[in-house]
Amino acid sequence: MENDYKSKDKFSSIIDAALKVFGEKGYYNATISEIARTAGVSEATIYEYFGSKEDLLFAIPGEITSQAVDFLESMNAYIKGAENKIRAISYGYFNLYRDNPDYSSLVLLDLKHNRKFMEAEGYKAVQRSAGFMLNAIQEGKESGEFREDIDPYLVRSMILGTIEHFFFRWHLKGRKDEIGDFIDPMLDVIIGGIRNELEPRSYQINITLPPASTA
Amino acid sequence: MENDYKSKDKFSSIIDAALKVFGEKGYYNATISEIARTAGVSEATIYEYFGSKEDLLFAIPGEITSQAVDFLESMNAYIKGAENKIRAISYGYFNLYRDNPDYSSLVLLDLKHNRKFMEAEGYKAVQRSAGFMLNAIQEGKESGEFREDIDPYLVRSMILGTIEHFFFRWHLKGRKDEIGDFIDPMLDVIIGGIRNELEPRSYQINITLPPASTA
Amino acid sequence: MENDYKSKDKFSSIIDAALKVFGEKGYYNATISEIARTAGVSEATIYEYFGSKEDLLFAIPGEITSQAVDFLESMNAYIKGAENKIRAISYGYFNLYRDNPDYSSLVLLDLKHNRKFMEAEGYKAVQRSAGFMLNAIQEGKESGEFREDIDPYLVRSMILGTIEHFFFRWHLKGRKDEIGDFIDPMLDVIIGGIRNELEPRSYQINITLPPASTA
Amino acid sequence: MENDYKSKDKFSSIIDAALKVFGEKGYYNATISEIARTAGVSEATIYEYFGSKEDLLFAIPGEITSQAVDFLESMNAYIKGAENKIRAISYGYFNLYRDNPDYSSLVLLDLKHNRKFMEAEGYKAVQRSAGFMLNAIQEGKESGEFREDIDPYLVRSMILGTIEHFFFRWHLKGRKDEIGDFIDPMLDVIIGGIRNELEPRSYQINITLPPASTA
DNA sequence: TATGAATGAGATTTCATTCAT
DNA sequence: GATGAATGAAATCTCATTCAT
Repeated sequence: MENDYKSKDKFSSIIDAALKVFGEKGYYNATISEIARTAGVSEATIYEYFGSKEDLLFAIPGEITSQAVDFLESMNAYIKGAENKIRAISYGYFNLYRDNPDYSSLVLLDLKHNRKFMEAEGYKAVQRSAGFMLNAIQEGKESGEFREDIDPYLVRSMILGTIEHFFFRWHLKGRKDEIGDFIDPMLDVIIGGIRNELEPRSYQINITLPPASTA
Repeated sequence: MENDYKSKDKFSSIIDAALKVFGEKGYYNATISEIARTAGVSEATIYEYFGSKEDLLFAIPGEITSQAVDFLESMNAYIKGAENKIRAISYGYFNLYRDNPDYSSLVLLDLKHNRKFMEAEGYKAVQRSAGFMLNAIQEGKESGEFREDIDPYLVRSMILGTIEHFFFRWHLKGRKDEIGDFIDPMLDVIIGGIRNELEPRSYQINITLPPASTA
Repeated sequence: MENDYKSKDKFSSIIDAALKVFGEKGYYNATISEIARTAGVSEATIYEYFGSKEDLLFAIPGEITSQAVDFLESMNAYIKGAENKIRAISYGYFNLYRDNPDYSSLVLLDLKHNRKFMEAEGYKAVQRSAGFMLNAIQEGKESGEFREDIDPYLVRSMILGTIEHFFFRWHLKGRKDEIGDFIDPMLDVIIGGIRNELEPRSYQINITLPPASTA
Repeated sequence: MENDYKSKDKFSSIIDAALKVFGEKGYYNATISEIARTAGVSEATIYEYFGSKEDLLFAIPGEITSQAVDFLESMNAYIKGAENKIRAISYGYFNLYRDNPDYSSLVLLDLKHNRKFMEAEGYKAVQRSAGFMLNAIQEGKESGEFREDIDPYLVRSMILGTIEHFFFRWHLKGRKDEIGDFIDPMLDVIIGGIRNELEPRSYQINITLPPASTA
């Protein structure tokens, strides 16, 4: 039990240190040596736990992403309506990226560019979360909330692309300012652009007729 | 003059080679040695023209981007209407990225992640093009095409983020398939979401009133 | 007693595993880790029994060689004639090397090149067996089977050198084919080259003289 | 021309240094660092000339062996008689090994154990020289100098095995004493063992009959 | 201007070995 | 006695960069 704890601890220390160092310097400018120093272990110990520098990189998102995705999944059941689900998932990404800046830096600046990552285990969690988003959009089409002619993949790409773009800039500018909440206005635009207007529209028109003129 | 020409030639060879090699392998996995081989010059010659590997990287987008942006600018004057301008600029990006895959790989996968690039000369062209987009959106607000309450920065980020997202995936998947034209549907959604519906709509409704009853 | 037995067992497992791994990969390419895995013990346990990797290497031939040499010694008493003894000892080497390929690989490719091995315990058995060979040759000189002028050290070196050379090649070629029996033809040549031809020949000639003529 | 000289010089320095260091410490205990120091170049320079430590190892015998084999070949034409050729080639090996102890250490203790070396370029020279020996033995069979029933491969293995055995021991014992000339006595034994005795023998028998006794 | 040649400075990775439990 | 866990110490190899010619 103690051993288990200790192991967990060291494993986690390394992951945490790697997240920090990779997040700050980027994969290529980070060194195992610095990660080891940050984790308080020897370089050799890192290789006891991870086969290579790349393995270590790929091992990071597994836990964090999985946790976040699990949460999203559990939440998903309680939310009614495609639009609400999309908002929830979007905020899931937003909060995850904002509250774990090293993580988002890592994912956006290093992992996403790595072809091999797409074959790695940790990528599955990313895919799962992307799947939720797709399902929500699809659900909206089926329920009639969204127009029939929209492409769910396009919409998802727009949402994710926008989120990534904002965090991208945030990281490049040194994460100095708090990142503003762009999620709601973004979704207002996108959902406004895909909402099925036929029915609702009739309800929203108020016409005040001018008094009939009498001759 | 001959020297100038010759120099220009060598300079261009290096830039071209660097674009190709960086684009294919990424900045960190590219070597000066391979660039030199590709350019048909010696490694030392590269250092005659560029101070460092990073300088070489930053020097690449300058020409290509500038050219593209110049074209956009010249075109801009002939296009009427914010929406049309946005479409034109978006297609400018799209075509540039699609027709120059090494360039887009470089920009999206390497340059965009480099803080120092934001201080480099080549970044200015990128900024100029982004400025056009912003102006067009702003113009749409002023003309009443777009709603008053929308944030032009948000809209621009959505457009650019979506474009980048698509090309991102294209590169990661090995540029195998042709990249589909997502620009029109994307703008349909976004512009649909920001269009000022008040005025136009009133023109499209035809109401036939029942004859007024007289009492 | 149980402990002793258990210990003996573990000791042997390690020796066996080391013989296998060293024999297959060579000393330098073998790792303690693989030996431990093969032996079914932990790496640390190996260090309970042997002080270092080199100690382990040197410990291996002791038992095998000793056994083989004991057998040779016991047999030696029953064989009459230098030539027969030489043949018997040569076949002893041949069978030992052929039937224990990992052992012969180890001895020929690793141990024989190690200066320190000459100071190690296991080397003594090797020396003992080489001593038998020398004695047999010497015996042949003394008995008049072999010429007076031959150098027993030379002859021994020729026999051992040839045997080693053949097994060497066998190992380098991957032990694919069965190793042919070169011992008899080799000894035919060598013994043919050192046999004392003077006396024996006179015994073997039968001359039938013509009847003596009387004057 | 100067460049050529300089290059040749550096290339040779490295080969020489590698020969020395590998010869003294063995391949695995030698370090690139020490070879670089010995050669008076940087470690990186070694990698400019040779792709890897193993490449460097394999590059060594090429020159030395080739030279020696060329000499043997040119000499071969002038020597008459199989026996003389065998003696000449054997002395070729002997002198080469004795006069270049680092080289013979390298060949006998490192290269000969390396399976990959058998596929390397430098191995060809070794094979060529072994071919000469085989041819000479074959020639002796055809000319009737040697018996019909002997196996040339066996004889070659005996000669080479003996030579290697002697040098082996010499190296293991620290090359302290001069290595004695064992070639002539060795060949006396071997050639004595394979020489075609039929004709000559009849000439050598002298029988002195005792005076006939009269009864 | 152009470059062949050289290298400084590190980075990743491996493994024999140790030691607390 | 047995071992899981940790690491010190190196070793090979890479590459951007420099400089004499």
